[in-house]
This record gives sequence, C-alpha cells and structure tokens, in this order.
Amino acid sequence: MKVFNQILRIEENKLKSFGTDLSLKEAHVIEAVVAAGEKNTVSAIAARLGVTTGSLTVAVTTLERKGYLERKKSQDDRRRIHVLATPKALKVNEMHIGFHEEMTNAVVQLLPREQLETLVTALVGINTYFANERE
Amino acid sequence: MKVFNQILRIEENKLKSFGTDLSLKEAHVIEAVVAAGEKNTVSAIAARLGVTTGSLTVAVTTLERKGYLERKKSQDDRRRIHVLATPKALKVNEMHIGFHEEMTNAVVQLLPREQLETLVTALVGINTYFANERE
DNA sequence: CCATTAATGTTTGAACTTCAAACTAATTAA
DNA sequence: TTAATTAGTTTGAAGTTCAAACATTAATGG
Repeated sequence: MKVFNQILRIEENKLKSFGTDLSLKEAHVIEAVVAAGEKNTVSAIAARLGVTTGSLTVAVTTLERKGYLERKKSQDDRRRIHVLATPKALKVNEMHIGFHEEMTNAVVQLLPREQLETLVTALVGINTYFANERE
Repeated sequence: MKVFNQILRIEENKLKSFGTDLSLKEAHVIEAVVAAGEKNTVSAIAARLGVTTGSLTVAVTTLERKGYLERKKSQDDRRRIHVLATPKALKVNEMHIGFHEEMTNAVVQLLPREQLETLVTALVGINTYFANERE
C-alpha cells in the first residue's frame, strides 16, 4: 500500500514537472486510449479504466478541449464514438511510459533474474485471485 | 498497478457491505487516527495521510458529525488539537484491519514460501528506492 | 415491416476529495 | 513588547465520480 501510494505521488510530480496541464487521472485516460488501440469506443475505454461511460464522456470532453483527444464517429455503428489521441497526447504518453520503464528498471536492477521471475509469478497469482474475488 | 486498484475496489465494496456510512477515504482517516496513537494532532495525522491540514480539518469535521471522531484541545499547547477515535470508529477500524489480515492471509495461502520472500524483498526494495527518490 | 427492446453515448445534478490562500489564535524569538 | 512562527480553520475553486434521465441508433420478434 505504502509503495503504491508513493508511486502515485511521484508519478503526479513527474507530470507536473513536465509542465503539462494534465492531472494524473487525465494522463491515465490518455494512456487507456492509446492502449486501447482499435477497441477505442467510449464504453470499451470506460471499462478498461473501471469507470462509467458518463464519467468518461466528461473526461474526454475536457481532454478534447485541451487538445489531447479527438472524437470520431463510427461508420459501422453510428451509436459508437471512437476516441483518438492527438500527437500532443502521444508525446505526453511517451513521457509517461518512460517513467514506468524507468521505475521498472529500478526494480530489475534491484533483484536477480530468478527472483524477478518469481515476483512476476506472485503478482500474476494475486491478480487472478483477486480478479475472481471481486465478483 | 492492476493488483492495487483491484484491492482498493474490493476494500470499498467490503466497507459498503458492512453497512457503514463511510467512504474509503474516511475509513483511511480513521485508520490513521488510530495508528497515530499519541501523535494525534491535526498536522501529524495530515502528514501521515499525505494531505494538507486544511483537507484533514474538513474530513475530521464530517467524521466528528457522524460520530466517529472527537476533538480535544491540548493542554500543553493550546494551538494543538488532538483527534480521538470514538468506540464506534474503533469498531469499524477493527473490521477494516480484519479485512487487511484476511487479504494478507489469502496471499500467504496462495503463494509458496519462496515467492512470498521474494515479494517482500521486492516491495521493501521498491519502497526504499522510492523513499529516497521522492526527494 | 413495425414495434419493442437493447445498446451507445451524453447530460445533469449531486456528492466527495482536495488544495491554495486568507485568516485566527497561540507560542516563541529578538 | 513586537515580530515571526506554528497550529488549525475557513472558504472558494477545481477535479472526479456516479446514478438517473435522456436521445439516438441498432437488433429482434411478430
């Protein structure tokens, strides 16, 4: 818990030091949009983030206004809206991913290879356990 | 990251299922008050939670209204306010701690001894790494 | 084909969390 | 004593989120 909260705080400071006008949550929305790839409808991204579509609509609207995201109507299904990242968003996301890599490297440095594998196994185990639990 | 967010969500659901009128944040304020022991001034607890004293004042006020916390003026230094948990808060906190233990036990059950040790090593390592990092 | 049902997003109103800045009161230092 | 510091509170604003009501479009069943 402590570790995670520390990471969140550091992540937020990094974002600020980049001089963006983004909150951490907003950066995570952008991250989810980029990670979504083809599955970039409002509902798919909302599900990915674990929020309602209403919440995401609000977030997308402000990020669109700030020039980080764009909406594009689907041709297949005219109810659907595809959310796209602008170059500006991609640039910020690169920095954000860079931070994650830096952090991961720190952990990699810390542990011998064998223990790293064990760590991954442990985390995957916990993840699937709780994924079932959360019903 | 996924694991942690899952845990937070499960924790919130548990709280709701206990039928309390507390949000997760409020439960964490109570937790911090209890954990603070003697160092239970507004500023000490705010520091523990990583929020400003202004934020904590607001939280304490609503929790006082709900009957979970009490304020007591310090005799040594009349600027200081000690924040105390009521029996009601202690009861909720017991449940909250119980959940943490339950969760920890689940992880212990889940992972073989070797993986547990590696996990702890990794987390401690990350913790100290970031403790230094966050300047 | 048409009426009903379902799915996709949006809007709105409310609640919660948080902060910065201005403020009050009490203590400490010069 | 006066000035500076510390402790806590208040206030106004911003950000996040949800549920519920809504509009639009698609699918389904007679």
